Amino acid sequence: MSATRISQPGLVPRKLPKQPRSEATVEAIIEAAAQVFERHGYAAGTTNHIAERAGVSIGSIYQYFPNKDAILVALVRRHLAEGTAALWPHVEHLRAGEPIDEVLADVVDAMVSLHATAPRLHQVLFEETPLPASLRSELDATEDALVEVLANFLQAAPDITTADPHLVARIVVSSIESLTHRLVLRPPKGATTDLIIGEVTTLIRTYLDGLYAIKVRRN
Amino acid sequence: MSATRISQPGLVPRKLPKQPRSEATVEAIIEAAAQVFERHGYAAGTTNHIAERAGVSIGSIYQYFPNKDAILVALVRRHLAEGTAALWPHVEHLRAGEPIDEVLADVVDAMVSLHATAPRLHQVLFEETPLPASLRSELDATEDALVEVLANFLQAAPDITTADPHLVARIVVSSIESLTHRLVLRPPKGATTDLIIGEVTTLIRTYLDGLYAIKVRRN
Amino acid sequence: MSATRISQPGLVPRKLPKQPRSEATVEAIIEAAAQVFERHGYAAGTTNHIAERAGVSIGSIYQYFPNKDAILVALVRRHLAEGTAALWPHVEHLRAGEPIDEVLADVVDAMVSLHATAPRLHQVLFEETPLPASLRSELDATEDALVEVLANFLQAAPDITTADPHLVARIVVSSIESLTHRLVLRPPKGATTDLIIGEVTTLIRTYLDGLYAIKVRRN
Amino acid sequence: MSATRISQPGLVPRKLPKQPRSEATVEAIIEAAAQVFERHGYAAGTTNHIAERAGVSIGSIYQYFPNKDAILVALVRRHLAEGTAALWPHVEHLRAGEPIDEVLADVVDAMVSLHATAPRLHQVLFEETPLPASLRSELDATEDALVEVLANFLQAAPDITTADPHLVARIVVSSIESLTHRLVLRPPKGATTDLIIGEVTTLIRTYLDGLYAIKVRRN
DNA sequence: GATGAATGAGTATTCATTCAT
DNA sequence: GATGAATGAATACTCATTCAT
Repeated sequence: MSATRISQPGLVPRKLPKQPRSEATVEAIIEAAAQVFERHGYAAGTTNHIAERAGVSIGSIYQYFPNKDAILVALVRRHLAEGTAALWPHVEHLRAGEPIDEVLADVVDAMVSLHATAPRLHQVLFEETPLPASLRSELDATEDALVEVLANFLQAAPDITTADPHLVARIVVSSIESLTHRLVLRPPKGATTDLIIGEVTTLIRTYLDGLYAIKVRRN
Repeated sequence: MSATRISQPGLVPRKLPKQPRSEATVEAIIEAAAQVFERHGYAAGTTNHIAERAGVSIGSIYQYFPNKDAILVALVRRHLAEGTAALWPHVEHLRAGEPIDEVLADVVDAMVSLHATAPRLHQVLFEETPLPASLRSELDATEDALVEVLANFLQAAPDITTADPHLVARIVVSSIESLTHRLVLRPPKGATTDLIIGEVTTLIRTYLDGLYAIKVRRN
Repeated sequence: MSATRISQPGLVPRKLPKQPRSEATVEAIIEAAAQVFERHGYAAGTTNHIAERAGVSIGSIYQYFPNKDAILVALVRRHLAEGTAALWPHVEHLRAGEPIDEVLADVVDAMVSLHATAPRLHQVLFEETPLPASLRSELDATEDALVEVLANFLQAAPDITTADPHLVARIVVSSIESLTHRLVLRPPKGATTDLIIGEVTTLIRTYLDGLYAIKVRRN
Repeated sequence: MSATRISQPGLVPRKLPKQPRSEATVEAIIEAAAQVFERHGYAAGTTNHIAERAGVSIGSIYQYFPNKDAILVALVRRHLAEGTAALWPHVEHLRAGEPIDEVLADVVDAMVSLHATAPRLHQVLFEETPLPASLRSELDATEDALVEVLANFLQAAPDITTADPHLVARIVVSSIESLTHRLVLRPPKGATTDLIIGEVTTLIRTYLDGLYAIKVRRN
C-alpha cells in the first residue's frame, strides 16, 4: 500500500501529539467526529458539537487540527487503515494461492462488517465531500493495489481467460464495494446480513465462473 | 409506477406558474439548481448562487419554492421522471417476453447515460441529504416496481430456478444502479463507456446464467 | 373638529377614487387591512396578505396607496371618524347642559363599544407604530376639542371648583380612554362588560364629585 | 411574588455566563436592546443594531440568547423585577396598616418614575408583541398579588363598603398602571410630573372615598 | 385599470475560527 | 496546554415595492 505522505498545508495535523494525554485527546476528537458525522452528516456536524461530545473545549480541537476538513481527513485515514487491516489478510490468502471462492466470501464478509458499524459514516466520508486530491490518490492507490493483486491472480489462473484482467478485477472490486455499501445502508426488506453476503459472493463468483465458461466455450 | 401525490407542507411548490414567463423562470431555477448542486453539493450550493446562475433574483426562487429543500425535491422528481422514462420501455420489453440479454444491455446503457450527464448530481440528490419520507417512498416504489417485473420474469423463466426470485431481482437492480453510478463517477482509467456497459452487463448476465447453471447442476 | 388636511408626501392616497368601483376597492383594502392588522399586528401584517384578503392584486393596493404606512393612516382616519361619530352626540348633550352623570355613562359605554369590535386593532393603530406628525396632531386636536368642552363644562358648573379645569378634563378623558382600552383588551376575570362600564363611570364620577366635595369643604 | 420558573425551550438564555467578562456582555446586550427597542420598537429593532450598540459582535448575542424573542423576554423580566422592587415596599406599608392616602401617592410616584426612564419601552415590552404564555402568567401573577393585597385592605377598612372589593382593587391597579403609562408617554401640555402624580392620586383617592361616601349615604 | 411576476435590500441566525485569559 | 468568550462572514428567507403585460 502506498505510504505517500500528504503535505497539503491546512490539512495536516497541527502538532503531532507526543504526550499520552494529547494522544487521548486527539483520539477522543476523532471518535467524537465519527459519531457526529455519522448522525448529522459533514455540513451539519458542527465543530462545537464534536468538541462537546469529545468532552473537550473547542479550542483544543484547533490545537490539533487546523480546520474542520482536517478532522474529516483524519477520520478517512483511520477508516482506510481499518479497512486495509480487515481486508489485507484475505488478499494475502489469495496471493498465497488459496481458492478464490473462500477468499471471496471472507472479503465480502469483511466489507459488510466494515460498513455495518456506521453505515452512514462511510457515505459521509467518501461521498458527501470531495476529498483533497492527495488523500484521494492515497485511497485510489489502496484500491489499485487490491485490483492489482486480483488481476495478477486472474492472469495466473489456469482456467480463466479474459482479454482485460485489470478491468475485470476493477469491476469485481468496485462491485463488492458499492454493493455492500448500498445493501448495508438500505437493506432490502427481509434480507438478512447472511443472505446479502451470500448473494454478493455468488454474483462475483458467477461473474468469474462465467469468464471460465467463456473460455471453455471458446475451446 | 406509483402515482402517489405528496402534499407535505413546506416542500410543495408555492404557486403554480400560470403565465408562460413564470414557467420559464421555474425551469431556469431548477436547471440552475442542477448545475449548482452538481458542482458544489447541496449544503454549499447556496440559494443566492442558484438565483444568480438562473439569471433571476433571489426573491423569484421563493415565489415558487418555499425553501431550499423544495428545490432539491423538484430536482429529484425531475430526475426520477427522466429515469423512469428512459428505463421503462426496456422493462416493457422484458415483460413482453424479449430475451433478457438484450434488455439487460439496453438497461445498463440507459443507466449509464442517465448518470453520465451530471454524475455528481445523482449523488447529491440521493445520498447527500435525507429526502422527505414521502418522496423516499415514491422512489422506493419505483424501484420496487422494477424489482417486481424482474422477479416475475425470473419466476416464469423455464431455465432459471432460484429460491428467492425477489432477492435476486433486488440484487440485480441494486447492482446495476450502484455500479453504473460508481463507474461513471470514478471510471477506472482506460475504461471506455462501452467497455463499462459491456462488463456490467456481463456481470449481471453471468449471475443469472449461474442460477441457470445451478439449476442444471441440480438436475 | 379639525379639518386640517395633511399633505405629507408619501402618505396621501395616490389618486382619489372617483368611480364607484374604485371606491369599493379602496374600501375593501382598508377593511382587509383592519382585519389583517388586528390579527397579525402592523409589522407582521403583509401587504400581500392584505391584498389577498381584499380579493385584490397587490398591484391594485399600490394604485391607491403609495406605501404600507398610508394604509395604516387611512385606517386610523377611519377609526377616528367612527370614534368621533360615536362620541360627539354625547358631548353635545354635555354642551347642551345635560347632567354629567348620564353623559358620562353614555360616553364610557360608547368607548367600550368602540374597543370591543377589534380590541387589538386600536392598539396596533395607536401604539405599535409612531404615526406621522400631521396625523398625530389631528388626533390630538380631536382629543383637545373634547377636553375643551369638558373643561368649559367644569368651569361653568356651579358646584365644582378646581384650580385647573383643563388638567382635570384631560385626566378624565385620558382615564376613560386608557382604562376602557386596557379593560377591554385584558378584562379582569369575572368582570362583565356592564360591570366594567359601571365601575369606570363611578371612578370618573367620584373624581368629579370629589372636586365638588373639596369645594364644599372649602366653603 | 411568583417564583414560577419558565422553561420554555427557545426562550431561556442559552448559556449562563460564568466568567465576569460574559456577565458584562450579557448586561451590555440587554441594555442595548432596551435602548434600541425604546427607539425603534421591537420589529424594527434589529439584532444587528443591538449588537452594534452593545459594542459586541452579532455572534455574541446568540451565545447568550437563542433568538430575538429571548432578548425581549429578558428585558421584560428585568423590567418586572425593577417594578416589583420599586412598588413592593409601599405595598408592604399598606399591609402594615399605613393610611392609604400616603401609600397611594408613593405608589403613583413610583409608577411614574418607572415609566419616565424609557416611556416607549414599556409599551414595546408589554403591548407590541404577545409575550410567551408562561411569562404572561408570571406578569399577571404579580399584578394579582397587588390586587389581592389591596382587596384585603379594602375588605378590612372599617369605613369602606363595596360589593366587590376585588373588582375595585383591580380597577384601581389598572387605572394607576394605564394612566401613568399614558400620561408619561404623552403628557398633557403644561402638566408637570408632580401635577400628574397629584391628580392621579386624587382620582384614585376620590374613587375610594366615594365608596366610603356611598357607605355613609347608605347608612 | 388591473394583474401578478420580478426585484433585492434587509433580517435573524449559524458556525468555523481566533485569541485573551 | 486548555479554555470558552468573542468574532463576523455567510446563509436562508421575507416582504414592500415596481413595472411589463
